Amino acid sequence: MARLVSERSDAIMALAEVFRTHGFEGTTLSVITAQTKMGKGSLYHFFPGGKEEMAEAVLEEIGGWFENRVFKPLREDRNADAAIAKMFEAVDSYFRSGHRVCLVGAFALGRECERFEDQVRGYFKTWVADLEACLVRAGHKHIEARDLSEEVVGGIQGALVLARSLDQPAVFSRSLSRLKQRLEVKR
Amino acid sequence: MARLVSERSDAIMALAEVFRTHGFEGTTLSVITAQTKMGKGSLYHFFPGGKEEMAEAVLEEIGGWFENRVFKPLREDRNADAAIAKMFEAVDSYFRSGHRVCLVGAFALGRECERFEDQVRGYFKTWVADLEACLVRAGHKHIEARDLSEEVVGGIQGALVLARSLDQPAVFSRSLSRLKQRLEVKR
DNA sequence: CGCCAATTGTACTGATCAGTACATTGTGTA
DNA sequence: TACACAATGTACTGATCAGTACAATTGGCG
Repeated sequence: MARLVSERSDAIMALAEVFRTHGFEGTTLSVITAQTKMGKGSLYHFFPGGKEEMAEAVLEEIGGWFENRVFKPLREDRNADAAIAKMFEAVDSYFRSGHRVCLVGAFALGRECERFEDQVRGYFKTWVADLEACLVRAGHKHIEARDLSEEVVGGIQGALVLARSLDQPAVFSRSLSRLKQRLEVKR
Repeated sequence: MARLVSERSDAIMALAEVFRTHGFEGTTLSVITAQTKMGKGSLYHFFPGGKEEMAEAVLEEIGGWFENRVFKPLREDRNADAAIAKMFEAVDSYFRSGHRVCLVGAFALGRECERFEDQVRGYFKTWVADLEACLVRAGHKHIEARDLSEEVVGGIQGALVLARSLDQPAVFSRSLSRLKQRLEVKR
């Protein structure tokens, strides 16, 4: 049944929003059923492993999205500048210009960082490495490229923290353009 | 009794470590009693308001530490450069060169941001504002100072996320020196 | 229609949660 | 020593937790 796949992936999108809002520990089964309108029956049918499997599926979904929209372009695009521009666009749209928070970043700060170590570490490791390689292709020196990629990936995460805490999404947008500019200027 | 105050403040230090490790939702009473060696009797004696009051006390303690060691110097030190140097030193020592995470930042990304809105927002708002004012005193233009202060405070938070997720404290140290240098160069 | 498997609602389970009550212990002071 | 009160351990409470079992329902296909 094709329907199964599509409904499960719908569920993952809804679950992602719940986890983003409540964190892993804060996401109780009753919160999930309330917010996704899915009963326990459906949830455990699609995710027999329970909450843990749900979170894993969500992280996988997020990883896949970034792989397609950010990491792969950074690795494969002929035009490095275009790939970087694409990255900033994708990031801005994914985080809704600062209205949305990064689940992987939130997991990184908590105990979830151990439970989902591979996925959390993989996400950031890939991002930094692919951006670094792209910057090298764009003409940066290696050490400079490493520093810049850490600065940008970290800068994005920090901007999300700041924008959320101050309730000023504009802080995120400003940071993003600053980081963008930084990659252009430094060369 | 003077002893009361001192024991309560000891408890706050221990609690801070627990909340940093497990997050707010993940910090159950049983985790607290296990990690702090304090029984429920003591905990509810010092914090009749329960977990919420404990977290508030911890946030207050953190806020006080940063007020004394970071914010006040930024506001009051005659020598702006010295105040900024002091800030970086304090930050590096507080976050144990990237081995420790920022509880306020973690709260900012989760639902705790609403529950402890005042303390979380106050922390970041004060930090950015005081750093900005200090940068103006150091000779920066106003808009430039605002951008730089957001960049630095956000950059620190992002560096913590990155360092933690990659399990590479060195990432934090590198970021810190980069940010430090940035405040010197730009002028 | 009628069958079968996918899907879902619901009523359970035992464990654990935050918080309370209260008796017991420790300690400074008179 | 004796008293008063701070500090603490322990045994409860009802609520909620994740997860299970299973019967009822659905929807596609012959």
